[in-house]
Amino acid sequence: MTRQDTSGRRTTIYDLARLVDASPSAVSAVLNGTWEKRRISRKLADRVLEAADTQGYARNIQASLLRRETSHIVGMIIPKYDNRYFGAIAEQFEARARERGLFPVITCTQRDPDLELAAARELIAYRADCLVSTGATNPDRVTELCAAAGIRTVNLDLPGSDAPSVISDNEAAARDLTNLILDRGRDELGWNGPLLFVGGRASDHNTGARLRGFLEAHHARGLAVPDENVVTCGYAAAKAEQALGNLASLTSPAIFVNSTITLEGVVRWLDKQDKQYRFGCFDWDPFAALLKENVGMVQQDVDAMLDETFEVIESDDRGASVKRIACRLNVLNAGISD
Amino acid sequence: MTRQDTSGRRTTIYDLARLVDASPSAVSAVLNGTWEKRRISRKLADRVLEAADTQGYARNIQASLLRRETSHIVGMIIPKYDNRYFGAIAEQFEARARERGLFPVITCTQRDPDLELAAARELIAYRADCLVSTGATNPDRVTELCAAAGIRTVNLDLPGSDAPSVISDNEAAARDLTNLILDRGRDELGWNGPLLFVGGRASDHNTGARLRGFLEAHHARGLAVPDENVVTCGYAAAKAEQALGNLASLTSPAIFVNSTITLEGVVRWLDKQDKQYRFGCFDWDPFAALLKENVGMVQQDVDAMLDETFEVIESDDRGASVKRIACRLNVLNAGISD
DNA sequence: ACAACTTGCTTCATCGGTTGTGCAATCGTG
DNA sequence: CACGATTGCACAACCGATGAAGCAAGTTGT
Repeated sequence: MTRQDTSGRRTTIYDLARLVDASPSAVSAVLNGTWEKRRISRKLADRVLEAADTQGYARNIQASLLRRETSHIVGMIIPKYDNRYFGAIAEQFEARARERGLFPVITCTQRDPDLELAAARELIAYRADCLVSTGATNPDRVTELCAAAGIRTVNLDLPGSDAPSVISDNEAAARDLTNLILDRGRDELGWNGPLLFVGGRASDHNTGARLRGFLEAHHARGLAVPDENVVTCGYAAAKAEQALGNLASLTSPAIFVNSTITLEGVVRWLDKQDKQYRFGCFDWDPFAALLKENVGMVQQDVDAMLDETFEVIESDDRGASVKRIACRLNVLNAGISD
Repeated sequence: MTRQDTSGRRTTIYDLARLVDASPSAVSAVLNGTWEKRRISRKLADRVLEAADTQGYARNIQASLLRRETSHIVGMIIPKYDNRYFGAIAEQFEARARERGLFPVITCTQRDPDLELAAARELIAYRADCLVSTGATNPDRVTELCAAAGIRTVNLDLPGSDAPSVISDNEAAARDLTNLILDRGRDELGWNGPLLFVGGRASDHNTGARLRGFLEAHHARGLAVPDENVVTCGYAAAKAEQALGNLASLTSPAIFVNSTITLEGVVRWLDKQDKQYRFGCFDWDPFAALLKENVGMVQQDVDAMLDETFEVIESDDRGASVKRIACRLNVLNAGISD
């Protein structure tokens, strides 16, 4: 590979055309694979390809996309990369996009509604073919922006009302997790009372669905859940630690934790108490799974969610359908007691 | 916001020009902020801006970039998103790029050398202004590709020999961590012997540097480290679990673990043994920090690394300089004994 | 009243590919 | 050998935004 001679300027199809003594359009056809259809001889094609190789030619996508109708760019906005769930979503999204010959662009919006819209606008400017908005605080606003630009959107993790959504079946999984914690609390601590629910915001769709599952499981056992047992103090670890500190006493030694972020604060606080406890968590983390007091973690099925997401993208579904994906409940530390 | 009427086609400056009865270049000047310099009246500017707003105009970046010299795109290739370290790097990179008005594009390459090169080629095609290659298996090959296209590169986390690199001071941090584990092993287990080193590949630059620090700390205490105490079995958790299983016996109850991924396997294996043990880990994870046997974790200074990275990008440094960033050693569970 | 500026625009070429259309040369057929 | 068909390519019009150059109308100075 020799560096190009015309220093500064990058090699273009016009340079290659001059080199192999052909027209730019022939070069273009060879380089984008349409040369057989356009009846370019194999001889010329070979010459072009060799010249492109030795010159280190790289197609100017800007120019290419400007002329073509579709960009093959698929955008994703995602709140954070800092936990396994969103990390896995980002990775799987990329892998699936690449498999399909698409160019994935992922933007992390820090749970900031303004950043979400700015990111969406930017992806529109890049003429993305579609946009997946993951855990967006205001998915409908994003959909509105995109619709105006003719870009289809899919809501992932958090549903919207103007575009198809793919979400976990939070309610069912929360019901199962609640039952597991109740059973293990009874068997391992002799505690039959209602659980404590910690983390999330009550206004948040997913927290709402999980809370419903949590309450259903209690009702099915004839257990009432007092209001003070539901501590929706936000997701942040510090908030949870503080909120627990504000409780007069630990009303329940068995706890339903709404996310791994929250769990960090919960465990820090519990460790300072001098009581036995058990918890389960709605989210998966391999190290959290190693904690002895952890009876189970809900693992959302990221593979299935992204398969479904791309299926929706490739379908004509433009309505506000909601696909609910079942979660996996990992039962932990069974048969261990202290 | 009314959806555009000319269904299908997106609004262009030509549409706006017709609407406000002006020329496309005037509209362009208004929309890219150069209108005062180009002596467009405020009256016309306001009319253009209003039309752009009601039409939901979004500039076609492809066309814009094609004409301009610089893309303001900064690329990053990164191996994985699935641990806190790389997750934090991706987030911080995005935040800093945005602060500077740049457009970050991050690509996850799954530690696959071919994918790395493909991703670099793609970013070259998008005319990125620069490329940060993080933890690349072959950073010099990426640099070579980029250099041919006139794109500058910076190596992050893993150094290369053809472009500036920003890396952690692995050797010093490994020395400190080794000393901590040796001290705590002595105090808490009464073990004075050499530690076990688990994880990583010996050919890997960072593992090499950490191994050096590990050995220096031992030498300083007059301790010899037998070859079988160094288990560089790769990073994967399953590999580590298997490699430990192959040891005739646990030669040392105090262990230096080379990464959190490896640690998952190590802890799974140790839990099945019926022995007391202690470990320290070169990497940070909040839940791993809660494990009682963990005496300390090295936390790489992602903030400082990315500050330095952008400083290098903005400087004229094109040589193969290497900036080493000090790590933080988090001492854990001190004063607890079982 | 006329030259010299200033103001506020418009015109047009350009960035690098893509693609419909056209045309000369070669081939096949009766 | 004449005629249509096929092969192999070149031409030129785009895609949408940008900015240098230019130009008409209004303003200022003498």
